[in-house]
Amino acid sequence: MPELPEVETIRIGLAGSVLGKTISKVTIRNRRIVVRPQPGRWPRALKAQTIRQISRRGKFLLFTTDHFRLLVHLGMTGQLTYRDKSRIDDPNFFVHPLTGLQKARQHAVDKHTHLSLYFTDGNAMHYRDIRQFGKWRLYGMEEFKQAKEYWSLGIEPFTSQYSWARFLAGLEGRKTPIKSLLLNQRFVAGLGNIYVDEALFEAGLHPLRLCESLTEEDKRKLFRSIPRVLKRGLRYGGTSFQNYVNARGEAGANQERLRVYGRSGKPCRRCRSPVSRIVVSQRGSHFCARCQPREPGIEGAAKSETKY
DNA sequence: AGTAATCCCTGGCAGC
DNA sequence: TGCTGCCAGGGATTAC
Repeated sequence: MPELPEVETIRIGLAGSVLGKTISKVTIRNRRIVVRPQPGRWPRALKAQTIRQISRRGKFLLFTTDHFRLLVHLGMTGQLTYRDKSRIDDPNFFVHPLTGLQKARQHAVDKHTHLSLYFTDGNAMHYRDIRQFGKWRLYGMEEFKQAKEYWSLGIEPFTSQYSWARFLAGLEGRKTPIKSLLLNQRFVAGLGNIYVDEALFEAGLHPLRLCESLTEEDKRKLFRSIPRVLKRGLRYGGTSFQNYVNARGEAGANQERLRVYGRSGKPCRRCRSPVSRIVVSQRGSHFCARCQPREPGIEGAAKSETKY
């Protein structure tokens, strides 16, 4: 579940290691990951290409080489790490002290390492993705103008695109629950399940509140809470709930600071009443029924077994 | 066009 | 201990 803060943390890490490096070889081990063009065309296209720029838009990473644009989406469990030949590999997988789940760190190619870029200096960048929901796309400079998955993204937080006027315009006429809209990348780019739940908590909004029911003040609170929770995630190096690691294979620390996500049954950090969990848009949704009432002004009592 | 459901995939985990 | 079935979820696709 790499979302904006995690992808940005990876981007910063990679910018410090692969920028300016020249590709000597591309190895695709799992064709499922590659959307376009056909896997067979990648090695010849990228050979001798130098990575000139690494940017991010929403949850996409965009590598610009001399003649190509490489668009990478990490999906649910994608890990993009730099492998420094002078750094000693971790012989054992790191086990997170909180969750007990396995993390990556620097290690050799394994059965989940689906794609690798090798550089002329002997170092490499590996793509590891357990659930294989990630997607890699390679475009020529002109072709990239047709990359609709990129150009259809909504407003980008932390840029001038993220304005009150455009935020309001995105909410206009929507009848869906606010959580569903926030998960839609065509509205605000880069939010995923974790930061949506956190932003809704900060704004005091129940995830099932319909967009059309939001007051001006509700919208204003939400508009402010989104960059706040994203910034906090970025400051703490991202949220490592399951598989996220940065470009060096290290876990983030934001999971310790989450207000509601993954805390169902635990006391709300604001009012101490237990955090609730329901399903909205097929996503586990965590909220405080007291701090985030379903009906404005009424203390909510959402049914935990209700499916939406 | 907007909205909702389905599917992809693996590993952790509860239950037996 | 080993098996089974459920769950996690981003987004493309499909259905309505």
